[in-house]
Amino acid sequence: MRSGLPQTGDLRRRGVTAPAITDQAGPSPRPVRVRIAPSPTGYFHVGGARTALYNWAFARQHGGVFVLRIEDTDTERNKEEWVQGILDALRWIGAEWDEGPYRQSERRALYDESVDRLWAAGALYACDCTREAVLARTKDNPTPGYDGHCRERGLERGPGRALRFAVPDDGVTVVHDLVRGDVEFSNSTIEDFVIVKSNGDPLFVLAVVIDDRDMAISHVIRAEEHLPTTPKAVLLWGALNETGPAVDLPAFAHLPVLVNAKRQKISKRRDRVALEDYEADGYLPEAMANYLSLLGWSPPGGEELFSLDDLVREFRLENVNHSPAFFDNQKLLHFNGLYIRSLTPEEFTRRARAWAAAVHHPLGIELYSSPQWRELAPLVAERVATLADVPAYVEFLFGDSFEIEPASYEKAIAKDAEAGAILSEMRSRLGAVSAWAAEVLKSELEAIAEAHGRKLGKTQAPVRVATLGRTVGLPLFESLEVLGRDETLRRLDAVLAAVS
RNA sequence: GGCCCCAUCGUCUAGAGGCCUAGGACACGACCCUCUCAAGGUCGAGACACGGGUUCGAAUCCCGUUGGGGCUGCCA
Repeated sequence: MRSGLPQTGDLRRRGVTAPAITDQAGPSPRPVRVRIAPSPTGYFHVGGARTALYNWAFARQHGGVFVLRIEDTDTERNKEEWVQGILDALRWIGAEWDEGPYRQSERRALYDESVDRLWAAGALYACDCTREAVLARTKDNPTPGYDGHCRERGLERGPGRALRFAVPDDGVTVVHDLVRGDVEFSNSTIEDFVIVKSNGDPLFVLAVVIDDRDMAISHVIRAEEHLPTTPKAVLLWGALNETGPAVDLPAFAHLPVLVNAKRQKISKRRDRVALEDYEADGYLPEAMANYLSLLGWSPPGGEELFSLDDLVREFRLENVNHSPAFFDNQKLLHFNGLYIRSLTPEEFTRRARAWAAAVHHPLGIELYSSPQWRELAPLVAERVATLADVPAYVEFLFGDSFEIEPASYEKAIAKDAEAGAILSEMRSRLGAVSAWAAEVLKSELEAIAEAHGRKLGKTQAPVRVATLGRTVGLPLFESLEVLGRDETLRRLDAVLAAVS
């Protein structure tokens, strides 16, 4: 067994200096405050989890604060159950927040107040264009998007009228990105975007900017899909600074997105990527966190297995990759197996038990406190990739539910001309054996194998299938030792009766 | 279409102009170990998208092409 797998904290260093975050964040050092801002419109997925992990690690590394903010401005699509799912997922993966959860739906007054200020300063204008009308006007336009139709119409604010931000006609807005460097956007390519819906509700762009200002967010670390809307936020931020208290713009860091096998951005409805599904499928949160952290970043020492403590110590935004990463379940599975094997027998038992209880497996959780389990646990851990695999390995211990897999029976007993003889000899030898111990059982079968001129591997197959039910599984003799003499003989007899 | 981002083995990545005959991990193949299956060990196959520059020297810097992705909503 690999020693101390998840505990190893001794990643090889490569002369990494302390992160100079103040250089990028602005002229004066400011307390690190990061946030994750999920919207409760579906399951919390692995991409969100990785973003959370990086934010969390960054905050920890700098002695900062990790804020959780629920972006529920879209009242049509939000569901309360999703909020709970987000909280559970963050706790499970180990990225626990320090502040919040705040909800944008409870901060409406703040947005309204800022909108009033922007309106009074002339930064906004009212617009009553329908989407259809805009589309009709701009369909031949080389730069589609809103055409500024209402900009000079001098419409008053009111029901049925959205509020748009008047983007400067020329100039360039640059986004300083810690991962990608400076990204420039010509203002002429940015449309006059809506910040308040015609029903008066604030939109995401507005709420995000106001909240980030209000919460003194120092670093915005989020998925790359947000990069194209960032110049809008920067522009809005500037206007807010002019009409009210000046707040430093946060530093931005846009992480590469996670993609599926078709290299499309992972989506909640298209891909099965909900964090809670992985939990239910028997993945360990520490394995998941480790694997996820490796998607888009790697530690300087190159060691792939590391703990969250290591992540906190080694993580650097500057070392985050630029290109999308495919979520490879095969590798996750491998990591999960490694982590399972690194668990102490007690801890493995605790996890396996909790998992079995959580899914209401028919085996019943009392198995996990039995002496039989204690014997077999290390042998099981060596063979499983997820905790969900555990029950199948110990099913044979349950007399009630014991049954022989047809395919295994066919292969190892029905098609083996000597199977009947081997089983019968084994039955009589085991009936007479003095001590019921794995070593003894093994030597009995070895004697039979020799008599038949067969290899032990081939000779054990019929016995295995008759007593354990399948051609594959835990080591035979250890299993029989735990099964006990009575039950072993009973099963041999049952098969013998059927063969003759 | 427009804007933006990206480009090293099948996949995740190392690579900061000479340390590269391009390293590691997953997956794959072979072998060893072995009572099955695993686990573990050894070995192997496998990549710098293409074309131009810059340079004594380019996976690394610049430009272009191609390809992929994201955004383009009164969603987030």
